[in-house]
Amino acid sequence: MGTASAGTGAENGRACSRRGQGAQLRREIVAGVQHLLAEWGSADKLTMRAVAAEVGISAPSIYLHFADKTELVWAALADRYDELVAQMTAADAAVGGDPRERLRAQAHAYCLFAMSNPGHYRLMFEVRQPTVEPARINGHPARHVSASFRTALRGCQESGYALSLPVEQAAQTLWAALHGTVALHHSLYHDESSETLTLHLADGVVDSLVVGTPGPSPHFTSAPPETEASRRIRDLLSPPQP
Amino acid sequence: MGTASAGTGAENGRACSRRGQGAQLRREIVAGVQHLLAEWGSADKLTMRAVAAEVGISAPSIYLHFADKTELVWAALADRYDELVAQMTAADAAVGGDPRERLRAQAHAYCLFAMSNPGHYRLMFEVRQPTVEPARINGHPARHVSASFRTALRGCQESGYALSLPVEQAAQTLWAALHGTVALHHSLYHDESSETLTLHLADGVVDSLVVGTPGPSPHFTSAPPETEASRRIRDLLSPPQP
DNA sequence: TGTACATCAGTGAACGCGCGTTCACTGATGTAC
DNA sequence: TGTACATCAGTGAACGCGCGTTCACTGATGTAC
Repeated sequence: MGTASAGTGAENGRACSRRGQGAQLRREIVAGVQHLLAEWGSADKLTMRAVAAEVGISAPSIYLHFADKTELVWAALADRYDELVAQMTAADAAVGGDPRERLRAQAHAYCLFAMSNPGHYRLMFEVRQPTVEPARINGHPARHVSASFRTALRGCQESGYALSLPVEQAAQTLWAALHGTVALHHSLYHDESSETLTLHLADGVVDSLVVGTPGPSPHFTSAPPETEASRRIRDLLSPPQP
Repeated sequence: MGTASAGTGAENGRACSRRGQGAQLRREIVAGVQHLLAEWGSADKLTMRAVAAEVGISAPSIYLHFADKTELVWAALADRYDELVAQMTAADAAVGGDPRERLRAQAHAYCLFAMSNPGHYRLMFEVRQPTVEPARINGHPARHVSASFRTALRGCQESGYALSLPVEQAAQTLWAALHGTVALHHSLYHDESSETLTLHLADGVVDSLVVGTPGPSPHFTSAPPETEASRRIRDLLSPPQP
């Protein structure tokens, strides 16, 4: 640390906010993260300095509102889960009528969200161990997504469609398959046509799970054993608790 | 750079190899990468210094054998694709008989490879744009994997099983779904039981694609339009050229 | 109504770390004469 | 058989960079008396 010449207050960047208005900048910082993720489609270059530059403040200012980078990212992600579920619900309602078509609409909405927001999606679902603590996995908001699929699958059953798997397994398989489909899309350079191809694959998943006539009995009928890790997975895949 | 006190030859590390034996160290370096990937299950901490420490040499020595880090990683990955296909083929042969059971064995082998070698698997299939140049995507060895699935699916057809999707689409869906299943496994802490759950999900994918009786016609029958990006995806998914 | 003072909301500089890579060097090995 | 020399296969030190985060600081705002 030098002898003098320290900070000069809000000399270059934004002017200091009014007394109780610190929360305003907090919102702007979160919006900055959203914007960078949307623009870059990746979290690779999402640094504290980049966020600060995007918002037009200095990097240390972020720490006035967030304890560390993890907390900042989590704040930016939190409402995206709700947004995804909202888009799926809206797509379902917009189609109406035939429940298989509604499930298909939900699957499309899921894929479209993932393809339109690759940066967000990867952070939301490609959970790496060091990033997400167990506490956050336990009540992971992704549960609402699988709950939406499960409900739609039940709707298909009630309308006379047959599922090629038991509904629980079908919901898990559907989600995993869509995740894989989308991951394939993310791994390659992409344009409109690869989006079409991805939706085509998603259709295939739906078509192979929901059939017009009762299918043959599935290979496994017994549930796998319940342990700590399977409970964690189930926690991610099962409906949110009341 | 200082005035003197430069290197002291092979003072601490290994002794210099004999005149024509430099290639021996090259092999040891690649083996070191393999070992670190296997031990850590991740490429996050795979640094040049870590590799050097693993092999017992200094970091600059790696550059005598590899131009840069990308080339080193690629050298370590190259033969793993063959290994994966070999394990799938072996599993298929070991089961024999019923072609759906053989396809299931291949799917299990795929998942087991991914779960046993998470570090390798992620580098092999979670292709990030900056890592893999187009030249390497074009002849991507992953094609052999999807080729193996496609052949097995054809075998099911020829034995009287019905596919719930056209064979091309079924192969792509199968791979994408297994990839998603495995990604789910990788995203969480895992133990033996989550391995069981993953294989259970893989069974579900196979069961919903290969049915005992002819299923209903799929939703889409026309192929999606062919463009640059879809060609790239197809290149990754289609059988290797003769 | 004025003034000392606490607090809030920001700042530039820098720390300490790890990374891929480059540099000038060393010492053993083999070869030409 | 001896010796000068080119080459091979390694080394420690350091460069330059970017990162998350900490530090001492500034200046405006509001408040107590």
